[in-house]
Amino acid sequence: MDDNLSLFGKCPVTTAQKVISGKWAIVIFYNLYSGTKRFGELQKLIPGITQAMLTSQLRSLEGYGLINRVVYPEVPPKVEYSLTEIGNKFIPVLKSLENWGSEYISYIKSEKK
Amino acid sequence: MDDNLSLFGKCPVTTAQKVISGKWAIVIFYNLYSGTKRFGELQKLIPGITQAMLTSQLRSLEGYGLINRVVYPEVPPKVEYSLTEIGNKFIPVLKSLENWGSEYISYIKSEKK
DNA sequence: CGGTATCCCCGTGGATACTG
DNA sequence: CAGTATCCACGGGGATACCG
Repeated sequence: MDDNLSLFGKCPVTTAQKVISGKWAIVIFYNLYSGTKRFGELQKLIPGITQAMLTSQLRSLEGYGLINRVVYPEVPPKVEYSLTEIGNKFIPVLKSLENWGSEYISYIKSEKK
Repeated sequence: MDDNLSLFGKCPVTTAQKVISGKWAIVIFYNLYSGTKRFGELQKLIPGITQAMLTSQLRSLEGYGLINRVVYPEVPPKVEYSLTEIGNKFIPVLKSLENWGSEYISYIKSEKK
């Protein structure tokens, strides 16, 4: 959150790695890819995450400029999250990761036979 | 190292994330991409890493089946590391990470102006 | 509903010293 | 040269409880 500045001048790959290094960052991305979601929706979509963790991870991604957080001044409160433009550009990376992951899993299975 | 098994049946993206989650895994990949390297060479190429860390990260990647470790029975010892086939297939992911990282860095710079 | 505020565990990463 | 063997600090991650 305060190391946004320390990212500058660093290797692009290292920068990218930092962003996705959070345990839940990628899962959040995946769920936000299909469209805008409310806090409660995300929590239901991501089993095992606590409120505190979801909040902090969302704040972190927001700090990186990857997601939008929109608060509707209503009672009860309503907050919506969505990917920013640069956030959307991360999707190809996710696809790439997914492709390799699939290849790797089938490779491992064939190895241990 | 012993969670190779726990990877099976998991989401491909999660699997991929685990592999690159080590602090030095990606750097090692980068340096091995350009060809086979000896232990000492890697250590020189990766400033800031200790012998102990380099050893354990290499062992981890070897355990995942991503790199080859070849020991030459000589005195003094000589050990060479290289990417395996499935290891080489990871390169596109690295490229993808790099592309996005570059986009992100220039985006941030234009933002904070 | 969508958060803070605390407290704490434990695993990753690292410093250092020794060895075949 | 290429490792082990110890020991330890730190912070990410999580459980729980309370709030506007």
